[in-house]
Order: sequence, then structure tokens, then C-alpha cells
Amino acid sequence: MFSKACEYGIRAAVYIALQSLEGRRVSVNEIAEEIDSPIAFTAKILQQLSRNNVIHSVKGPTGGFEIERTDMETVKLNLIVKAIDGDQIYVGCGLGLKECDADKPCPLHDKFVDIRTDLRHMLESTSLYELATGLEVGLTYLKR
Amino acid sequence: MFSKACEYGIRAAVYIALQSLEGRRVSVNEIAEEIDSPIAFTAKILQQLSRNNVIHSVKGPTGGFEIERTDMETVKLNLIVKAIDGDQIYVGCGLGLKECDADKPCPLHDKFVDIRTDLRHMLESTSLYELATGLEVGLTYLKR
DNA sequence: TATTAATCGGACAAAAATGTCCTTTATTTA
DNA sequence: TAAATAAAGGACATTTTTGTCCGATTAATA
Ligand code: FES
Ligand code: FES
Repeated sequence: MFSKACEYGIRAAVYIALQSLEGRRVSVNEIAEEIDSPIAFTAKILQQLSRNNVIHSVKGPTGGFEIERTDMETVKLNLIVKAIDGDQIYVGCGLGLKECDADKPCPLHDKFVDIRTDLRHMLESTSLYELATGLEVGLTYLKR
Repeated sequence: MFSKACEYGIRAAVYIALQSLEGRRVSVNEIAEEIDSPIAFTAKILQQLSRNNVIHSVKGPTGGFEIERTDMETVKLNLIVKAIDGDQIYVGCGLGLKECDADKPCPLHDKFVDIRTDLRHMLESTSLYELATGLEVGLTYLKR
């Protein structure tokens, strides 16, 4: 469904949000440890998210990654997915035709669009804050 | 969502079903031409589908691929997807945790499972016959 | 029976995704 | 001001996916 990079990106962003709620700024090393992801690869993904203003980075000692409280409510998952995986999942044809076009649809078009629309709505309506608070309460996990 | 191999596999199976309805057996070359896919790669995928009894192959002159009329009604898309992509899309965690486990869920679990379940039901209820007849009527396309 | 047409299967090649390493840059603090 | 710390970024390595090539096998037909 999502690329590995995107999965790490979402998990990392949720972890950063969680720690930002506590006023803590976190390093790549801590993030990778807490979400069980490869450090250097995670660093690349965090750069992407930073460039796309999903998270905020600070260089130097006491530096690290954080998310403003207001951002973590306005930033929805679709922003992260688009930043990392692009928009193929939102606009691409389920059977791989060059474009998804309702005027010349593939055999699966109608049924596929239903699913894709649900997925899009879900991603557009889910904020980092919502996911982080579930974590905070101890109901959900970022690694196993 | 699906791998390229799986996309080609579904398109190929639908085309074979369509031609089998006309009593025609089709070659890899014709299939690849009609669904706009790489010939040799398509051949590999057809082998997989043949081994998994999704389609039937016949060697030698006048040979090719076909699907029994009864099979094309009982074979649902989930069989093709499982044969080619495995079952990660059915059982995997949306955020990439080692397993998806409702007892120790990732932050996205509930929302992701809803989508995944819809997708699974769609694939389990859609037959090749259904997709092929849409094509036959000229409402849908396998290439663009 | 020889030729031909088709899939099968294995080895290989190319491209994309995933992952690593190392140097540079910015910033804090001693 | 020097040392230490942390992200940024570029080059490189590995793995997976996608795609190609070619000889072996099977079966129809002249
Ligand atoms: S054309 Fe295939 S999903 Fe729309
Ligand atoms: S645990 Fe992540 S989707 Fe179920």
C-alpha cells in the first residue's frame, strides 16, 4: 500500500508529535530506535518531511526534530503520503493504465475508485495529533 | 497498491476471459499486445497464473491460454492477487509493523483495517466473467 | 517423421527502492 | 574561540522488482 519510506515517515512523524506534546525535541537516533527503522534511511525521510514543512528541524547541540502543537492538528496524513510517495495512490489506475479516466475506464475502475476515495478521505481527515494522543494513552504502538 | 506484475496479471486474465467467451485461445504475444505489457515479463506472470490454476495453458501449435467458462465465474480477483503479490495486502500492517495485531495495534490500525476489509471484499466478490463482459460491451478498456 | 508453433524454465540485465557512509554546515556550550 | 553535537546532503552499496534472452519441451500438421 505505502512504500517503506512512507511507513517510516508516518511512524516517525507520530513519534515526533508525541514527544513534542511533552516539550521534547528528538534526534534521528532516538526516532529510529523508537520506531525500529534504519537510522540513515530514516534521516533522509526526515529531511524530506522537513523540506515539506511537515516537521521542523533544528541543527546543532540540543537540536533535533519537533512539531508545533498547531501543526500537529492541521497536518494530515495525506500531506506525508504525498510528500514521500507522490499522488499515484490518489489518482493512479488500479490496473496500471497510464491514467485513471472515468471516460475510458479499466474494468475495475468503479470498484477501485470507491476504495481509493475512502482511503483518501481517511488520510485527509487523520491528523498527527489524533494518532499521537492514542499513543500517549498507551493504546497503540510504533514498533513490535 | 498492486505490483506491476499483478496489474499485468489481472489485465491479462481479463483479456483471456474475454477471448475465451468467443471460443478463442490466445498467445502471449497477442495478450501483451492487447494489454500493452512487456511480452517476456507477461509470459512469466502467465506461467504463475497457470500453475495456480487461474488460467489454462496449452503448448504447441494452436496452443495458448484460455479460461473455462465455469472457472471465469468462480475465479475471483483475490486469487490472482494472492498468487502474484501474496497476502501482505490482506494481512499486513499499514504502517509496516511486523504483524498487524489488533491486541497491539499501530496508531492507524482501526482506520486502516476498514479500508483493507473493503478492498478484500471487493477482490473476493469480483469475478473475471464480470470484468470480461464489461469489456465485451465496450464500456471498459485494457490499455490506453 | 520433420518442421513449426507455442509455452516452460533458467540465467541474465536493468531499473527502482531501500539502506549505508562520510563530509559539510549550523549551533550550542565550555 | 574551540570543541562538541546534531541535521543536511552527496556518493555509494545492496536488495527487490521489473524486464529480457535463449534453449528445452510439447504438440499439431504437412
Ligand atoms: S481507469 Fe483503472 S481505476 Fe480508473
Ligand atoms: S497494526 Fe497496523 S494496521 Fe493493524
